[in-house]
Amino acid sequence: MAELNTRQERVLGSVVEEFIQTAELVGSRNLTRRRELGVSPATVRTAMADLEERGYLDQPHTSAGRRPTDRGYRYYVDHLMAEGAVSAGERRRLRQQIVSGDGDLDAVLDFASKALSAACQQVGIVVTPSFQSRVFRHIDFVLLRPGRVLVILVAGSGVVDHRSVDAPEVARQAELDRMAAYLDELLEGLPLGAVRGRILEEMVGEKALYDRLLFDALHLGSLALADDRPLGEELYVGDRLRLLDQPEFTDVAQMKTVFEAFEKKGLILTLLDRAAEAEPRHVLIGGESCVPDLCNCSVVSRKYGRGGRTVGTVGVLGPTRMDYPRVIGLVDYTARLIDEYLETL
Amino acid sequence: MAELNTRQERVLGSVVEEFIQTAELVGSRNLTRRRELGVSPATVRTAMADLEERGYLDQPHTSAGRRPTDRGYRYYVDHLMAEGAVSAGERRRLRQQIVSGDGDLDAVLDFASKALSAACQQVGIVVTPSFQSRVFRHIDFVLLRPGRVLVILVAGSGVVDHRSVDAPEVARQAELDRMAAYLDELLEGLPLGAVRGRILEEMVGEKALYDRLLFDALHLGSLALADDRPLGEELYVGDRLRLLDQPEFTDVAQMKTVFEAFEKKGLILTLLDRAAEAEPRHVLIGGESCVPDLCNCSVVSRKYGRGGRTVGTVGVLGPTRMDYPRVIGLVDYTARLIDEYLETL
DNA sequence: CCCGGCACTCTCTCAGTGAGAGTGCCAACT
DNA sequence: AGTTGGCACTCTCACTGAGAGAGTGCCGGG
Repeated sequence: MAELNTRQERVLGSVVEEFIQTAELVGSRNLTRRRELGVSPATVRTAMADLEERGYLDQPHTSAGRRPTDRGYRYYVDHLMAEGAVSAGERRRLRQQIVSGDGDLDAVLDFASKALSAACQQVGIVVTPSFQSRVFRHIDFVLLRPGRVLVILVAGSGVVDHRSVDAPEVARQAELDRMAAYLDELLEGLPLGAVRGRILEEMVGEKALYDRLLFDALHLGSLALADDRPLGEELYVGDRLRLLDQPEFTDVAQMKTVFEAFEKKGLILTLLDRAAEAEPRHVLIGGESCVPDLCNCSVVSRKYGRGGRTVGTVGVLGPTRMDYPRVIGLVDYTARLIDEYLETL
Repeated sequence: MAELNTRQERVLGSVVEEFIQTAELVGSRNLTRRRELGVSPATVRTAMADLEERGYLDQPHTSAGRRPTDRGYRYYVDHLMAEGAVSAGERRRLRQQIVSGDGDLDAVLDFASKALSAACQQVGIVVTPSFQSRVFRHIDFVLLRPGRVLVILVAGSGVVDHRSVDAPEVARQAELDRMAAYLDELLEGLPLGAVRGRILEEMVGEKALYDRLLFDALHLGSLALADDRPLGEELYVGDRLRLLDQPEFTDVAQMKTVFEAFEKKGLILTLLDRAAEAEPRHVLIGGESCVPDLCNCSVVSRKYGRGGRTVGTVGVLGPTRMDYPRVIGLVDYTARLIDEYLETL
């Protein structure tokens, strides 16, 4: 793909920005009227025709205005867009909403997702921390009834998850307490992803072979972590309803497919994970996600972490026609706020 | 309000049922064609005119068909409706979806809300247990960092909640463990609603005055329960998107107000609580809820419980034009399933 | 290479029309 | 007295055609 010349870039940029703002097809006359392009509509037309031929713009029907294609947005984001500065007032508001309260990580992430929804004014938003990458802190067993044990798992920064498992051989709470104490010591500080391996390793060790209690403890621990369902809340979705303010969602069917995509949390997770793999900050535009239901949506995401290690991803999902500079600025700033918060822990 | 005569009742019942099924205004000609009323359209017309005058039917504009008012639905539900039997297959399906898995109460309630959503084919659904009425089971303190403690609370049937509190005076995990053990013993089996009172009572007792650790434990316990935010998940909302299949929600604005109501969980809670106050099973029709945003919705709810004590409420929320006999049957059966499950604990 | 002008196309809106459904009323019938 | 068929009227809905508005492509002149 050859570069675009200066005029084409200016026209493309103008079309994208105009369309982002008005959500209406952009015509040559209107474009020259509203923006200082220094050329006549006719000239703009030829540029537009070129851009259309090369796949940066399209036209829903002959003699309608133009609108950007995914490729057009991509070019805009990669080459034309001015970094969107987040205003001081906005920063203050975000900071206040996100890190002001007494800070469970849970709460901070939840606030972050909601604050981003509000700040982006109209976009659904998602934040993911990866539980597996957290560090083991504490395990607790509670006997619900004979044979049934509730497992409570506390990870790094105070994130809690629980589930219950069958354990026919266990009958007394006191045993469970000792088991938990043993596991606490064994697993102290391990990343949760590695806990299961450690347990299996220990099970074949000699101590466990001779001590019935230890063996049961390990067995219970491995049961508790056996499930392939990811532990804990992995996804904080902000105010989905903001999406409804967007003109692209006046159509109920359209809206329904997107909301259904939200319902399948796994989908959103993979999307963000995939995005995060590549670079710290990633913009996924329209069909680039290869998810048909979300082909009219874009995702802006950025990793956050602590001491160089990535902990999770914060992002915004909205219609392809979103204000990229602004959203990118807000996502970046939010990620930084979470980074800061993590440092204080 | 005077009674309705037999003919009026038959006409009202037919109009309600026809409208529930088709979602279209019901005219006299169509009604006689589709149902065996044994009278001519003209006769039906006079009956309809009477019913309209007395507030059971209305007409969006002259020379349109009729549709039931809230009052019409109410009369139908109270006097005309045949109890809707739930088919054996449906029972089987519900039972399987709700109580088959390995049963945390959490999971059961979650499944129940989802299964009801699916069975009612189109209606959002809600289930509430009241955490405060549960029984204390176990408390656990985890030191997150000096001065900050994570409190984990386990109630009756394995429901877990957690929050973190400031506790400047505490510096070692071992202390916390002893505190938890003390509280476990003190609070064993108490209803959560009464726990706080018990703690305050104990604080003024003589033992606590002399034992610093006990005093701190009580203080921490009361902090953990001080918040007026209700502990734990109180509301399980099933598949909201089912509502979108209903013709009344093709309008985006309409839909948005209802979804916003869902967002304010407190609203739905009060609605169900209020309903549950009156009778075990309650039907709230349209404007009867006095919530403007939900004036086009009805709620069918039924209490569930254990050993005579009410534990929570299960219900279905949908458009006023819902199939009451069917929904009532399904809600009743689901409540019974939960009752049964509770007995097995 | 740029620009103004021109003919053409496509959508959107609006008014007008006719079909369809429903009503209310009235006079006749049982 | 209650029921019925007939009749005139009303209201919505779907369709149509005209006209405005916006936009395009192309062409010839600067």
